[in-house]
Amino acid sequence: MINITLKQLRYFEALARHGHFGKAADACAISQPALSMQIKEMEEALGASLIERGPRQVRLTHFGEVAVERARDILRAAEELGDLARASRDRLVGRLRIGVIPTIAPYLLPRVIGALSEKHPELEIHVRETVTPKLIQELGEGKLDTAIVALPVSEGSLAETPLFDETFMLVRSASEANAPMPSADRLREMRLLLLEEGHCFRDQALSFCNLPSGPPREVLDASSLSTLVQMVSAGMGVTLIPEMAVPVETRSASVSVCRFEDPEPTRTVGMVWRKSSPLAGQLGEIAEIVRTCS
Amino acid sequence: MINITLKQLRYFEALARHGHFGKAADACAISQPALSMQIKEMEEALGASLIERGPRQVRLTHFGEVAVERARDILRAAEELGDLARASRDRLVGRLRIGVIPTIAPYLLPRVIGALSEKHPELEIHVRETVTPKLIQELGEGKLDTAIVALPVSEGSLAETPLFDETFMLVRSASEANAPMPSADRLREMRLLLLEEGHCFRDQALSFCNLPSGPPREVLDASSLSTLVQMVSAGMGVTLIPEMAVPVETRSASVSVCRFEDPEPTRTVGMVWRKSSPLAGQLGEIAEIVRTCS
DNA sequence: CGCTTTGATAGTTTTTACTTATGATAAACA
DNA sequence: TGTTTATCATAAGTAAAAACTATCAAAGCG
Repeated sequence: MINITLKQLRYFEALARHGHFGKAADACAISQPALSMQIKEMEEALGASLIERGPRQVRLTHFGEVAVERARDILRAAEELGDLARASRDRLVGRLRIGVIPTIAPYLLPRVIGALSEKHPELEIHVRETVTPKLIQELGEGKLDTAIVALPVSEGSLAETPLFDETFMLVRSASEANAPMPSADRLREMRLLLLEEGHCFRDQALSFCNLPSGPPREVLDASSLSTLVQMVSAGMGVTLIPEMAVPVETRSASVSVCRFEDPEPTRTVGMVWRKSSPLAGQLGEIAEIVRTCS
Repeated sequence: MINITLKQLRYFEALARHGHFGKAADACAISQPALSMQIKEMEEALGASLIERGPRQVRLTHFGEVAVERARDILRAAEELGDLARASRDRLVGRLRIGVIPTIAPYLLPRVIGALSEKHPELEIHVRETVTPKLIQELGEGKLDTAIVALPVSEGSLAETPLFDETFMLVRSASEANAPMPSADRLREMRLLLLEEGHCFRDQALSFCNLPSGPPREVLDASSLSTLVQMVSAGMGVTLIPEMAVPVETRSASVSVCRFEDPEPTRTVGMVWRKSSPLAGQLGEIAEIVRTCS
């Protein structure tokens, strides 16, 4: 293994450029003997002479000429590494892998991605949409940088910050539009359509109705809010959806949407990331961007 | 200017490869704390974190992943510089710029170049053919690595080694083939054809005849031995040529060649180079090759 | 809970790199 | 031809960097 140093390459490059030990040493802000010695050590390390020490002149050997080009390449590459580092700390650069739960993704992401890529044009955004436990796991494995989920997550290794609260709305068939608002308790007796097992939103809805979560009940479980609304529209029952989903999901369905009375059911949506993540600082900024567009 | 070291790059690369401080340190044959510290210093120098120090695991940051590739590039380039150095010292590599005087070049070079490129196939040979003073000047300016000229040169800064002695032969018209050999003194009264001013061989011939060198005499001056012989063949006079030139130059000319009586006129041909040349060692070897094929 | 693994920290020693002072040599000059 | 000047090498001492050993702290695991 060759044992030269970048410092030696720098000195050598300066020497090649100035053709003069003293001037090169000045340029490197060191004394002339220091430069002489480093050059000599470099020659020893390489086992070949770089310069021809003629009286009154410093001339590169043939190998020296080849070497100085190589040296410049290497120094340039090192500088570029520095540039890269600077770029990576000044702004978010490269890849941001963000996970989002399915009951938020379709409604929030379009705006978030727009805002993010406007602010950080060089940021390459990868989105993963799946249920909270999977997101948390992938976060832990380093496959994701951050995730947007319902809080709390309560993982010691993860940091979390709230983004916004969202209310759950009741969706029932259009014919019931003017019926009185059922209480949480009355909901239990209605045919409540829910998302399939695994979605946190299912548990949150059940919890609001004081129903135990767990094995599927006698109702049909859907895999998306969109499906749920279509099922309601077909008169199969009622359901809850987050407020944010209302504009998108009820646009083309003959359903009525109404707000619960106080206390309204809500959940807090937030962002989580590994406390140890080096992006920690910048993720706070990203959370802020998400907040402003939600 | 970025202030990292190749050592740090090596350590970092090992860390990235092993994903483990202890193992990486072993691989680098240093202690674990030493590696930890160098990595930390590298991160400080770059102003960006390279690894995410999670408990129980070492994971590269996004920047770290980019950086390790860069690091590998840089390390590879440094190794290549070492390879290059090794190649350049084990054998003659690259360019050998050799100067030869015109009265030797055509007769010696074919064999020398053949032998040289057989022994050092990667050697790129450049030949410069001109008169001694020009060769010496270009040698001093570093435009040539070595030159083959008539000794002595007596330049303090140049090393010289004899290659061989060569005898001068008399060339006269074929009709004089059986005439008695003229003495050096008699030559003065004959029509002696010579090379033009500047060729050392001209001076050597004049010196043999005890004639002053200097301004052209009433004779025609030729620019090559070949021309001289053709002039002799045309009956314009006599001339001297080096023994080595005889086979080539008299093959297709109706002239007679004869050897002088003792003391025969001779000159010593040798090789010269800058004492300070880093090729000095190898030039001795080259001189040896030239000797064996002359 | 203790035990083990793993990386960070502290204190010390060794090595490396730099500085100033001086020497040597050849070119430049008178 | 001696003297000066320019230029790089060498030497000796000092400052800085990098290494080691020992120890600590935190996290995973039985």
